[in-house]
Amino acid sequence: MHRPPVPWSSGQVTRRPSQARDRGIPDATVARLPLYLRALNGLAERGISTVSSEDLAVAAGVNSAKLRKDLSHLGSYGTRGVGYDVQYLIYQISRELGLTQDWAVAIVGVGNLGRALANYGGFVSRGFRVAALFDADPAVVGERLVGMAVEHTDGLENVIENRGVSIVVIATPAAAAQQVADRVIAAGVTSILNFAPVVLNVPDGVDVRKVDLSTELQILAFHEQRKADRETGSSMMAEAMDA
Amino acid sequence: MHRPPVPWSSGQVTRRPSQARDRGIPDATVARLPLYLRALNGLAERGISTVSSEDLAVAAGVNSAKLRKDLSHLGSYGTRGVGYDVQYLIYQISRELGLTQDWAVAIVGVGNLGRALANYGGFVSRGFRVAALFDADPAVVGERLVGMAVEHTDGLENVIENRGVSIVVIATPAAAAQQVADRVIAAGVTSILNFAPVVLNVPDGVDVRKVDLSTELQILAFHEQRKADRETGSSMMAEAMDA
DNA sequence: GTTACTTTGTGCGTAGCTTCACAAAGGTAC
DNA sequence: GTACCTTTGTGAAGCTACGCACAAAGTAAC
Repeated sequence: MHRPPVPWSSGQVTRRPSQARDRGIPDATVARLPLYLRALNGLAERGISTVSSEDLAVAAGVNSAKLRKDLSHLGSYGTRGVGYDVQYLIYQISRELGLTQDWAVAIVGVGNLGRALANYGGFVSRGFRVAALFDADPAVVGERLVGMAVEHTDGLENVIENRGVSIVVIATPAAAAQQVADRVIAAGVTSILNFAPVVLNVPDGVDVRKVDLSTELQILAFHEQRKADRETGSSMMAEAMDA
Repeated sequence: MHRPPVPWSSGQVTRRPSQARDRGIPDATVARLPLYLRALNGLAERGISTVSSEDLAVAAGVNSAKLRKDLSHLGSYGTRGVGYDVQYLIYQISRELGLTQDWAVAIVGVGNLGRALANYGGFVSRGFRVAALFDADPAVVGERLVGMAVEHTDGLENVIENRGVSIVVIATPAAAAQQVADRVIAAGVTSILNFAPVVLNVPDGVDVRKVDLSTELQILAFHEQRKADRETGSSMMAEAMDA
């Protein structure tokens, strides 16, 4: 079953509705830019220097008209009759996404998930740098991970300020997530990636994106059930027609 | 900054566009049902037996009109002047999502992320059961995790069939993901939750949802950059007006 | 039974996203 | 320079989703 990417499904951003979009680039487009960037990097690795919207769209798994409209929001970077220069487009999308500068990321909660995140290579690859690891458990504090000692959450505010952390990843148990969010926001952080299964309450001006495993599974279960229902339904109809 | 949940951001589902929706329930609604379910469970734990759309909407972080419209797609389960019965609504949403039956889930790839997923309690809580763990690395095969031995991916097809696995979680490196997807689909699986940073190519009838850490970070970086730009812009304007 | 109050369910206007289809623009060959 | 080919960028139409605002429907009090 193929469906167009659905922007608000699992990774969600909340925003004051009045403030419609960012620099005129629709949210739906922004959400797809990372996808294009990854596809372009794949092409670049294979030594391809130019790509048509059609080919890039296939690589990214989207409709080519949508791709062209998305890219047109960044500017007119294609050449008619030819396509897009891969390297140039990589640069333009990176710049638009803010990946030409380094973002210091802190991970709060070094359980199984926090460890996985810290070790995730592609995550630190370009544009992002793990600048701090925090945990509330004294047994974990001091442990070294990706060349960095886990620090106690007591020092959260200080470290965030001193190391210029601008994005915080919350990988704590659900019960601790809101408190962590409150503290990092008070320390000046305005971008949070939340893995804890809770709805975070944050003031205007703070972006929260949520990644939620059980939500994803439940959505899959819904569709799976529907497929099963449909089959049962069809066979019942077949039987009815037999009778 | 608050914005309405954006369906296609990170957790994405692809579907054949022609087949518009499932049983008349819009995708956007389906994506929010797990959210409502979690909020309702929280209320139930606190002993609350009845809730108004307004209160539930606050708990779930959505607009109350949207909540009512979402619930109206399931049926007329509220009582005017009173609200919704918490337990009854939990049951109805669970049923709609297919959580009244148990789904056997297999996790492929027992690296850091796979371990985190296997250990994630809420994940297995209701409706889902980890039925198998696979890895291609002989050093990992045989290791016990959540009371279950990691098996070699050689046995993928057999195990999936024998244990009735219907949902597969792919937590392998990017390079292996497509191959794993091909094999489990050939074995009859039609629901995949993909954590590998690649666009999976799947036939019609197969649902893929994607969770992508770097995509989420990049979207946050975009907004973070915009906030920074805006501040610079304002101060520049202030200076210009001073001059 | 009647009145007043509360809360659901939904019609409707609006906004945003997607897709089609094509004109405009650049490249190539001669 | 001209004719032809390819591919972009976008106007316009259709579709989906959101949120207001209100009628319908239930409760509660007397």
